[in-house]
Amino acid sequence: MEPDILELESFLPYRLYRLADTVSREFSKIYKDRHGLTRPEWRTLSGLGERGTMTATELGEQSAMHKTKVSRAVAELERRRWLTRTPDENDRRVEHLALTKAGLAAYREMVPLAKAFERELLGRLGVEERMAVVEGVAALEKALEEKN
Amino acid sequence: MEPDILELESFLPYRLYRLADTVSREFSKIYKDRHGLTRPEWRTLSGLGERGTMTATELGEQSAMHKTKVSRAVAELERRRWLTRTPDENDRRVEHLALTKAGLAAYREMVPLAKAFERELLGRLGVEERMAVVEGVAALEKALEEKN
DNA sequence: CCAAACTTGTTTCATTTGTAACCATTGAAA
DNA sequence: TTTCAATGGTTACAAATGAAACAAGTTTGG
Repeated sequence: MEPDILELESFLPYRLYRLADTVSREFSKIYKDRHGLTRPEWRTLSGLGERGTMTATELGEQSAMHKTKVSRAVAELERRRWLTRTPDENDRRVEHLALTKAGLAAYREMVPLAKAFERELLGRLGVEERMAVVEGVAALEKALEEKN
Repeated sequence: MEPDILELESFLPYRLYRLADTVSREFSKIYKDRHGLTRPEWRTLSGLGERGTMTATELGEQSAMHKTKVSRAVAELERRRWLTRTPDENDRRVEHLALTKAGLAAYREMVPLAKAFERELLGRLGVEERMAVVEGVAALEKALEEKN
């Protein structure tokens, strides 16, 4: 291997990105085909389904989305009547977001599909490999938190 | 853990995406600050630097980019006079792309920075962790190729 | 108190992206 | 041949994104 050449195919940032892109594209079919959701919308649905109630800021933190993405996803889900906003009593800048019945129903429908997707993906791996994936991802996450 | 709840923070597609996004964002500073390149432009530069000469289609395959991204990236690098197109003798639809002196210079400047970035990132991990990352990424790549 | 600084969330604007239509050319079939 | 499908690459259009400005509200420090 020449010292002044970069092998893109082996370069970790590229490989990670391609991996995530492929997986994400594949998975997005599920919520796109099913309900025409975008990724931010799916994450918002998922976050609220999991936690019950959150503010937009909390949502952004939990699901690693920029606040403009959150804002737009929330607006769209509200338009669909999948979530409602409740003004905070003490701080009138803040709104508490929660899923409606319809939103919850969509969430409940999605959860098994998401889990099945993940299971199927990991199911293609051997035990060792699966462990490596889990460990490797966790290690990188830790390394990135620490740095920043 | 409730059976009908999805923990986004542990969901592999989400974790992968966030990981790749963070790493890619961090790395992109290097080529963005340095030369104002976009990711497709960087990949094009990198691909041609590595292989010497490629067609647009080959570039797309090597660097996992949609052909419109390739087309636009190539156009921009050409505008900068970082690459040239040479029509194929036998097939007039095809153009062979290659870096100019200036393009090669930029590439040569970027390579050590890219390598240093990767080294630094992996350097934050222990030996075991590093192995898990490499193994895990490879395993997922294999699993995804096979499927599709 | 009150002004300045900060926070929450939205909007505007420019850029990036993806899909689909497209043009030109080639290859294959009739 | 002539026609028709396939391929390489570009372009047009709509949607998604990010940065920065913004409005409204809250906190802090004098």
